[in-house]
Amino acid sequence: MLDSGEPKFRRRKAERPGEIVQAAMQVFAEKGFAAARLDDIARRAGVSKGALYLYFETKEDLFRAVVDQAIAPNLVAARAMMAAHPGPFADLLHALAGRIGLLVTTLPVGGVVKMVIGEAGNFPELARVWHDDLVAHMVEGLTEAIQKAQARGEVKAGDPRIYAIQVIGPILISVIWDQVFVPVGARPFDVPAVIHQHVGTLLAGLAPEGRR
Amino acid sequence: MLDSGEPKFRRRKAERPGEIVQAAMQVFAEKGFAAARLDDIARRAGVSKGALYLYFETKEDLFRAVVDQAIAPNLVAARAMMAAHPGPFADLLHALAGRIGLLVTTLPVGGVVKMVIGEAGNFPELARVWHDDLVAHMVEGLTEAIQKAQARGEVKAGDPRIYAIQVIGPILISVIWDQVFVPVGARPFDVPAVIHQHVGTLLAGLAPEGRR
Amino acid sequence: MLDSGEPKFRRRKAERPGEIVQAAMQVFAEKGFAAARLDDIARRAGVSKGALYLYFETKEDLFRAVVDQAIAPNLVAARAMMAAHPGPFADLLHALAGRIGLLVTTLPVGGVVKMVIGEAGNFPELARVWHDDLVAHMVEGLTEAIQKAQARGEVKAGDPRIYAIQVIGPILISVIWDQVFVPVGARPFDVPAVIHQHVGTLLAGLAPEGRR
Amino acid sequence: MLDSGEPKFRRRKAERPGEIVQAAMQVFAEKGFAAARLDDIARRAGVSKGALYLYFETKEDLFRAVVDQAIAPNLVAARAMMAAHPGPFADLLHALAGRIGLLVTTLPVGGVVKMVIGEAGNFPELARVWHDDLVAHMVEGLTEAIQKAQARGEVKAGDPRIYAIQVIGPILISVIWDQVFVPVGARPFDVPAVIHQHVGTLLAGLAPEGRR
DNA sequence: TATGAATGAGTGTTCATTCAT
DNA sequence: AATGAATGAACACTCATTCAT
Repeated sequence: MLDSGEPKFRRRKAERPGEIVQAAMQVFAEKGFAAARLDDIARRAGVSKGALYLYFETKEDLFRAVVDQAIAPNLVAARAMMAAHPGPFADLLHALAGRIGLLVTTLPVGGVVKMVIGEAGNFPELARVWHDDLVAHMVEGLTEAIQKAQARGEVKAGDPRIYAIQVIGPILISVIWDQVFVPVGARPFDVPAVIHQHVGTLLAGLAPEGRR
Repeated sequence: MLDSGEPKFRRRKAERPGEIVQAAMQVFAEKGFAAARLDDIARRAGVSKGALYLYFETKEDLFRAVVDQAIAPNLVAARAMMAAHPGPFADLLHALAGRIGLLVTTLPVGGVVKMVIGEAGNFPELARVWHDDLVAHMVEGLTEAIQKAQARGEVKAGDPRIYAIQVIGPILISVIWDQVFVPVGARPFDVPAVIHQHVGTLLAGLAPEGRR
Repeated sequence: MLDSGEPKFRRRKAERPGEIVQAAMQVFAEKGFAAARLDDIARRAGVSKGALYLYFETKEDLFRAVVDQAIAPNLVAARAMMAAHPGPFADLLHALAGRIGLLVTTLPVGGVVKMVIGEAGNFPELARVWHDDLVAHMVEGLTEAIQKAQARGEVKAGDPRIYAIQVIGPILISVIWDQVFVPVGARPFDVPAVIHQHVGTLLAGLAPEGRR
Repeated sequence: MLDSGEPKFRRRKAERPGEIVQAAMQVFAEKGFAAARLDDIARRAGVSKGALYLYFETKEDLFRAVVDQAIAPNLVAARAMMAAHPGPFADLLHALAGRIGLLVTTLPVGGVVKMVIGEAGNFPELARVWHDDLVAHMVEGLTEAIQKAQARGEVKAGDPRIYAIQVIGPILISVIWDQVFVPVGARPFDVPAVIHQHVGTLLAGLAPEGRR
């Protein structure tokens, strides 16, 4: 057979792992770890099933890579958030909210969150990585910022760690909602709108008695 | 062989389905649907694998039974919540918070929530049942209550559905947190405490400008 | 609960085995041994599955009983046929044909034949019983009758055993045809008509040259 | 462990399906569909059980493939037989008999016939395929040939379809006999001899009165 | 005697993983 | 580096058989 006209873009090997992880992220986010098929991942990555094993030892290894990669870009946000923010707490919250809004609308946060929640039981180390490398940083950073704001008299008394989760909770839940219930007909939440209204409400609720 | 006194068979037709669903709930909550082994469920229920099939047609059928059963008791709470609550919104929120707190500390809500989130993609009908029979009721009931409170001037302007999710979000997230991150060493959230502080904050934040 | 009006004809235990064998014959004839379900047999016999084991040790045992019972009534015919028949061969063949025709239209011969053919490989003893107790008798009896007829000059030269199978073949095949192909739309054979025409043809074909 | 020199894998994509169908034909013919074990088939084909699923979707699918393949070569014979045969009927019958004799001694017709008869009840579609694609053609072709012979005055009056089955019956039965009863000690039939004697007898029997 | 809930070995099927090419 | 045919262990599910009632 003569050469078919098909242009053979021989992809540089360097790009392969990333493409595979991308494909795997999609499938894992859709199905969870156990229900994900390596066949699907390979097909979506445009490689053979055997090729996966050139880059990853096992399915679990690939899963780990996905989780790690999903953390990486978020780490930047976490770090940025934790950067000591001197200004008034309201400014921090607005800035933070904007950043999270951007994150959530840009990356497939929903799928990954779903995956982490669903597979935490089967992969404790995974939950650990997520917690230690990402979530704990964000919660602690926020907690500390709230503590400082309390010290400055900008936020009323109360457990700052609980305040932190009050900040994050509705946003995460609306993201999860869109993942879980919208596909079966529920009305979606406009996550940026949720963030906006939530920040407004919270700031009012967190203000000390006399300061409003 | 001496008589061990342990009969090989026990006839418990009436109790068996419940026991099996209980065991299945635990395993599904821990592992998710795909990773759950019928062997595990059977062992935990104290029956043989074959016995499962006397009561449930397939693994999926058993899964559905678990989800349905997990909804049932919550439905009462949902209905009760939606019962038109005339009094001031603050009272409703406190009552509701108490009820949810009770629920969360009594039943294995966390595991089930984890399961629903993790398997929504693979079992859309399941997500639908949860949404239609439970979640929608609660969110809508709460939304309407908030609307009425707004009409009465007790809650400031804003999207009442978003307010509703602001109410629920932190509570759910703290429950999920305890499921996902506590097993790997994270500090747990005291859910009742979260609820208490959250209600206080929210009520302050939701109050109209002049009314505080 | 009061006594329901249902008349409880407590069947005498003596009748049970027969009823079970009847039911089993139907199911085995339909499905073959391996594909037959004891559940089906029990249901069709109107007893519980456990009850089968009061009368038969195993499924195979029950199968054997079916085969034996299917042989029993046929044995009479076989014996009768073999009774030395003095008269002209044509008379024997007509008498025999009539008897076979009666048999075939009265008993579920088709199903049983199907069963024996289909399960011969899995149950050699079965094939043996059928052969030794029934088929061999009939074939040999017929063969001998033909030999005698040859000696009397009524049947031309040739292997009498082959002549025997020439007699039986078309009849059996038409019975099998009705079992196998009629259910999927084939035009049935009128077995008595087949027998009648076949006997006529054969007698003509078997006659020695000069005697026609 | 020393190197045994036997490679664990053999890549034989092209040959495999045929080898598997061959092995499956043997096992199905021996055991019937339900009693056949995929393990046996795989072992006999020299592959792993999983490999079967590279080529066939289910056990049933494999069964169908076996039946189809068993039809294929016979179809040629069927077609050939139906080719309008002008000459005297005796010639047709002799030619046909020779062809069938060849068929029967070359291919495992017996096993397949046994299988089709035994599983017809469980696989109606299968019986249909056999009937529509093979058996009906042969019976009809033969029936028509007999009709023409009757029109030419070579065959006496009578139902030609019954004559057709009279032709086929003894041959088939002797083949089945060799499958079913010979393994348990019965004296086999020499199928070609059966065919030869049968054709002779039949031609004599079918001849019109005056023509002999 | 009779039941039918319960068992557990066995079967078809799937899929992560390996390896000859 | 890449393929994909092949493997084999594991799992859902079935069903003949047992046994407490």
